Amino acid sequence: MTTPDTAPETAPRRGKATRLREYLTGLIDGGLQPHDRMPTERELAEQFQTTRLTVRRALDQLGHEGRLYRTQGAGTFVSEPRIAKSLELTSFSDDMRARGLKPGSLGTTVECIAAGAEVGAELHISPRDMVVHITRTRTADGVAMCLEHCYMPSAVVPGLETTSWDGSLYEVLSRTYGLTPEKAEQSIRASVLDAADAAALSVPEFSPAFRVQRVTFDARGRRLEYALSTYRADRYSYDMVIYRNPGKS
Amino acid sequence: MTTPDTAPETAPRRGKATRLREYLTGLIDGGLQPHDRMPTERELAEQFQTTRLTVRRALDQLGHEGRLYRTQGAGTFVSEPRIAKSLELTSFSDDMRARGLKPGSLGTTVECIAAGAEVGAELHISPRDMVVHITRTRTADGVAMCLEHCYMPSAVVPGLETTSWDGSLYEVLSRTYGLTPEKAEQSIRASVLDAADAAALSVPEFSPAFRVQRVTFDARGRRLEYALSTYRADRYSYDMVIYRNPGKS
DNA sequence: CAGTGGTCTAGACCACGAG
DNA sequence: TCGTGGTCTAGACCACTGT
Repeated sequence: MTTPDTAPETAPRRGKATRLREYLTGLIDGGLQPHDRMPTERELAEQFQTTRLTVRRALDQLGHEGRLYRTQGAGTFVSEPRIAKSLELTSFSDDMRARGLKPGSLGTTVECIAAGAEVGAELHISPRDMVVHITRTRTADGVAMCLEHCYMPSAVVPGLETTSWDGSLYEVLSRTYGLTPEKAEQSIRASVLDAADAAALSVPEFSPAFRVQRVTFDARGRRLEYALSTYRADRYSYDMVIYRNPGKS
Repeated sequence: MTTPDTAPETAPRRGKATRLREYLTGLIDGGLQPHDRMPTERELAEQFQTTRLTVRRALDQLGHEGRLYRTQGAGTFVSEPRIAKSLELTSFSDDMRARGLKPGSLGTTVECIAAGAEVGAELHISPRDMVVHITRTRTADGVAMCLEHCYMPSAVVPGLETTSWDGSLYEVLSRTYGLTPEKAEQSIRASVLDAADAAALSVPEFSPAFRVQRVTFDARGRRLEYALSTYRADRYSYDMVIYRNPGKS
């Protein structure tokens, strides 16, 4: 009699806060205009048979994503959709789909090599340990957008080099290996393209570009991936919402 | 007997969560090593005569800043300090000081002009409304790092164009006008420098650069500032910690 | 002034990790 | 099994906004 209820819980989702957030995103996406008032916290708590604390957790998350803002004494309001969301960890595929573009890959190569000094240091493994090295040209609606080098410890993804997959690498990680990227440390630099990279991206030599270096971790802090990506800057920008740190020190 | 204690509360700060966070940052900065275990939530709650919920709010913030991480069933641990913190809203001055550099400005100009189409649209005012336009070359240890154009509605900062100030514009906003930037929407693009900008930054023409466009808001959602900044890319990178969005849609 | 969000209390049960 | 963090309940009072 731990979870009797009336029905077999069509989908025994995580928590009430999650369901509440999904309901609220539905409200925002469906019909509500920017600066419209959302229901009050107390109303939502009553409607969903829960407490204000739980409602606040859902609203906090949406606030962090920039979907709504709150003003003490006045209420909770829908944000302008000018900048969709704050910077978050997504796959290239999801990122492109979110922008309404069809993601793809060209010229994928997969090899198993020794990590070497740089990759080994970033992945916290020995330079002699083996890694799977994947290179791809990522495309959006068939247009080359990004050149990607990705390194993953062979010990973490055994046999990946002999697996065939289409689309998102993250989906393979999740389905085949039960690995879920949760966090990444990322460094973005501005640069210009050399002749080879420019040709691969079909833009003139010396065009501006983003160089993105990223180490991806799972929930337990294991290093899953070290990735170096080069984005053509004429088609890419980083849009984000940032907040003042309350610990102003 | 509401706050008896022993001393007159040197500074009657905001909330317990804030004091707790300050205590915890002290713990982390003072002696604790990466991956060391922090006290448990229940211990902290008892030590500080508060509840787990309050402790969790403090820990949540530090988690978001990448200072610590938590593993269910195991405990709370100090993060590796590899990347100091997530992207946050700071002034150029604070940013440079955090990197151990001495911030400064060169060739500051201040004028009062009509907003015009672009600036008016970004600040949500009429193109005919007046704005204060400030241009500066920002320096770190005397080296030019960034060219900055900043526009603020005259109605928000009356008389700013006749005020003399040194150092941080944000400090003037806070002290003279009681305005505190709380949030910003920021777009970062990669570009190359034209001859004039390159000369101002003492780098070769066509050097890579970041173009940063930013609208700053206060806690009540008022638009305070529209800023366009150009950073030399050889001296600047954006380092951040990003997380997977729990609402994976 | 009434109503809003901001903070906090004092418990409870669950899910997960490690011994 | 035990202790950890993750989630939730059912209240309370405060700070601020708008009327």
